[in-house]
Amino acid sequence: MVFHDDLVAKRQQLIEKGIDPYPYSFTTTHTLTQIRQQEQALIEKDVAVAGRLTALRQQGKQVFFADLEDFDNRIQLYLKKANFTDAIWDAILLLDIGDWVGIQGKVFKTKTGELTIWALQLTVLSKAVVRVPISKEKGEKKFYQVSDEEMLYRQRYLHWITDREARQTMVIRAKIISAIRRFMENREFLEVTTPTLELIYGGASARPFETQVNALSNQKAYLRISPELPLKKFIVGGFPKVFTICQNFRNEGVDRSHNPEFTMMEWYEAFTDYQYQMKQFEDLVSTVVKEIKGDTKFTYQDTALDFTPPWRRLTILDAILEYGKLDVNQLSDAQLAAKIKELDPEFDIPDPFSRGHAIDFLFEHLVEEHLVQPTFIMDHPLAISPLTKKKRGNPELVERFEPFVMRMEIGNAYSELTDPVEQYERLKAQRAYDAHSIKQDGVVHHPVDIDFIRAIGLGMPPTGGVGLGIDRLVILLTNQNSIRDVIAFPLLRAEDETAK
RNA sequence: GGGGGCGUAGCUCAGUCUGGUAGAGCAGCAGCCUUUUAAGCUGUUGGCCGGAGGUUCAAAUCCUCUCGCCCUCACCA
Repeated sequence: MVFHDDLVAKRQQLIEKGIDPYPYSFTTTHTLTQIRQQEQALIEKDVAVAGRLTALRQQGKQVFFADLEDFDNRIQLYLKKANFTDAIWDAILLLDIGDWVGIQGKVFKTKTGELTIWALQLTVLSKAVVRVPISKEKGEKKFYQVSDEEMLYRQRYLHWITDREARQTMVIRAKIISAIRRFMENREFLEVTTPTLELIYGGASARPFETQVNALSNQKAYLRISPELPLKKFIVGGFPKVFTICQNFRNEGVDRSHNPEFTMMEWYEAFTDYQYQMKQFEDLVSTVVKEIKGDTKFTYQDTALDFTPPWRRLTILDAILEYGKLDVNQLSDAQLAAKIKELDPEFDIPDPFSRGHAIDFLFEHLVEEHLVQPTFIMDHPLAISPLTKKKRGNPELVERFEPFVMRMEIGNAYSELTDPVEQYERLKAQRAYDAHSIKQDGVVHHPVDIDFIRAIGLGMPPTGGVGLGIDRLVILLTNQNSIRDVIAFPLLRAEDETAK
């Protein structure tokens, strides 16, 4: 059992002494941060505070010093037997690190100058029956801090209890999302909700999670891999500026920058193209960075990043030329295939050969690792971008950009394809290319969504559409290593309880 | 899926190379200490050493399999 016998026994003893270890409410007058901020005014004043005990230092039979921690601060308590009834003092003797208590008392300073609350009343707010592994700390140094990463991910609540910084990561995450909303609302975008459960998935190239709807004769359904197609239906329906912040689900690899479920923001704006949106993207992100960091420059893990607009703009072909020293336009299909084999002998080159996919391959292998500062990679090959308008003046490319920071793709955007006839052909072409992957894993990656084709058939105005990976932005702004650090409850393999 | 690392008490770790039957600090428990703050001092309870099998007189330690986590490569066109 996960409970600790001695703690369960203490809970029972509290109950037997007439003390409710799990009461209904407690009224506080201040947070601990407020007490520190208003220190001068509060000395010798009565306050009521609540928090979790993080240290207990008994001093003889009559006195305890304790540390109390609330959401973002910690303060010392002074507990003296003479101030309490025997029943409460008995309860105090049954307290452990990790228990929640409410304190009414006076603010004072000890002779060593430590701001302290002299407790005159103590209310047990919650008796923990699982031992809480709170670390000790001296200044910045921490001792015995939980370091088992598996435990910190599986039991995130434990991570938050034991590490104020882990709590702060969630606060910053919330502030980022809030700043994004504010920016979009200031520009008169309408926040809309799109379905998580869909009968046809689309808008990205990814394998979906499958489920079924019992009430609809076990109709097969999928979890959204992207909100793109429903958002475009909003545009068709006459909403000129829409955005959504939602979970996407992709049944693919899990690693430091991929969780099966992740948070995406997408927006669509009628009458604009990708050039307009590139500017809007750097405006949005630099505004958010400035709001969170106080500046458009900050350091991520020893790397100084500068988000000040304008960001570098580089076409995908120029990027391959610059970092890979390859001029794709001067190379034949055979030469490209040879180059791919050279970079990855295992790679299964599709037949028929696709220059578009070859360019994508070369970009990933030669360029991505160099994209540290915020950079827009633009003008991708048509073959890998079925939802995008052809580039004006070059029908083999499309009007698309992907912003990169710290080698991570943090977004994706297009001049959206609005010609319904061409859209239908392009989706069918993509599906034909998928025959290649169907052979490999038996999954049809891209069913053609006829409803979507019909929607844009009703007339879709020119539209710029943009996606932004929220989790990856949070990784950068919270200086974390992994997407697991910024997703509250990342997906892990089921624990085998019988093995424990 | 490949390669590497890790898994020992509630927590942090030692012990593994060179098998000899499990240790420390903190927490807990019993005391001492009426302003301490990683409080201190004395004593003390905790562990089927992730799981299963094997080798051996003897396995935390060596071997095989297996579960989980981390890193990395691949996959994710």
